[in-house]
Amino acid sequence: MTLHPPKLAPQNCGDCPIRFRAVCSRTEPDELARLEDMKYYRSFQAGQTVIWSGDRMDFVASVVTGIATLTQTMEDGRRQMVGLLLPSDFVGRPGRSIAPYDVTATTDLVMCCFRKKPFEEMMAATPHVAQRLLEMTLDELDAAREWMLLLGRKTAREKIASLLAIIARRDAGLKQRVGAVTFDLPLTREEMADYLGLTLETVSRQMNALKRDGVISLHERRRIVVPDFDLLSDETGDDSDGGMLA
Amino acid sequence: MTLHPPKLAPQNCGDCPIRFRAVCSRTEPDELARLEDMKYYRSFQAGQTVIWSGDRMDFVASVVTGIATLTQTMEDGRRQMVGLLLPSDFVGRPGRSIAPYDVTATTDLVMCCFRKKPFEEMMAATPHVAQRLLEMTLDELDAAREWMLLLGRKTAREKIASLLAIIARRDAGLKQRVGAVTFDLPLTREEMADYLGLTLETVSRQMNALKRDGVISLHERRRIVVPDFDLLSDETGDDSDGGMLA
DNA sequence: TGCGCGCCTTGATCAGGATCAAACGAAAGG
DNA sequence: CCTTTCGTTTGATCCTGATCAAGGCGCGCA
Repeated sequence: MTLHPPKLAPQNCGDCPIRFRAVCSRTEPDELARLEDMKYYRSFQAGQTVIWSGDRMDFVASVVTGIATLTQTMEDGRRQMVGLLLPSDFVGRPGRSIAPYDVTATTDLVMCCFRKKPFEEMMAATPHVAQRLLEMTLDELDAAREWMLLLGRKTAREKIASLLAIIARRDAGLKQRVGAVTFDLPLTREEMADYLGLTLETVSRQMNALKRDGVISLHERRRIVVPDFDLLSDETGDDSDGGMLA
Repeated sequence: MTLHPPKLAPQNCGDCPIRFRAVCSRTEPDELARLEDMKYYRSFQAGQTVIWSGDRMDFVASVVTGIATLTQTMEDGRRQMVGLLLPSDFVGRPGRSIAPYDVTATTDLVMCCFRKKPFEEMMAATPHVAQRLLEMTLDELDAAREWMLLLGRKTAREKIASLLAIIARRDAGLKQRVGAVTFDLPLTREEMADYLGLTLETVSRQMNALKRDGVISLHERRRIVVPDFDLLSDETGDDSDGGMLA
């Protein structure tokens, strides 16, 4: 693997891409200034490990760009991904110093870091960071519970369809064009398998089955076309109405 | 089923059994007084549904005594339990009015409730409730992720052993007597199955397999004896050191 | 005493996904 | 250009846990 010099991404918070979704999004100007003062960036290449489970972790961070994963590994090597970190997602837990999961960059990754101690002091002193963090943590808890249903009760085909639907919905994002959607899959078959509690062979077979059945098409490697999003949704096993949460 | 009149459990916070673990545990005397003023108790019998998924939910609550479950159900009836609520655990989410899961009492249950609106105002005004809630939510997120590993990667036998170990550890509680532990199983085979992503038949078979192998013994219905806790731990598939989190 | 009903156990069979094994295509590197 | 490597596909077979089907046990109740 060729080693580029890690590209730093220094910038001021004013034009940060995650300014309005991350843990800092509720801050007043003076609070933001204080965070801006203590922040520093770290970059990782695709494939690099950010933190090993069990390691001391003296910082917390937000994902600025790129994708990272949280995985747990059993002694005999069985692996389960327990979280997918997208831009604006938060890593680390105030009040804990040992990382409970491996954090790995699956694409090139830039993180906005804060040393834990000053960050905790800031949380204690001003409410807006803690409020936003609570909100984000509750969202993550909902996502984790949705994933428990997937892992415990869905078939392999439903699992794949659910994952594709989630990525498609996020990636297609605001261009809410119903009907056709195109996106790039940021995960290898093995990573998908680790996320879905399957083997990579089963992932491959079910992907091709969905392709055969016209639910998706994949000509270029990794680029996925969903001709009809509703068709994909029907395969997820979820409520048709998408389970609106107010 | 004979219908007792629901037994209320009014009491003052001073001698509440969950005073030092629940969402109120960090409050100053004046904050506690305010909570005390707005709290009310609700009781449910074993088997009763507390809230249906999709229902409007205009309160939040702490479990005072008893056990409740959070479950998700798919249209075709497949069910997955996504949380087990023990005394001091919190139900409901500030800022959301629709329940995303079914909440069911598995034993007789007493909950300490707050109407959502005043509770939210209190959270905005004083930091201690929100701080504690964040801490509890982060713990729940960790538990949910540990459960994802169980659901995605563990064998049926490991799943059963893990569940028994968790209940034993909590139920044996502070009497940290290493070696033999005895406790009552608060769940039916079907509820265990819903929690573990198995069928009730598989749960039954694996329980009896563990019994045959001397890991547990169960003479009286529901009462479980673990002669050697380490033996049970070995069956969970987890790290032997119990994965200490600082 | 007998009946009905939850809850649990046990047996027979099935099937979805895991496992083992081989090979392919594309990109990287010498 | 050839080789290696990584991600992926595909095939053959196996096995764990699901499914289908009875039957047992304890208990409340008429």
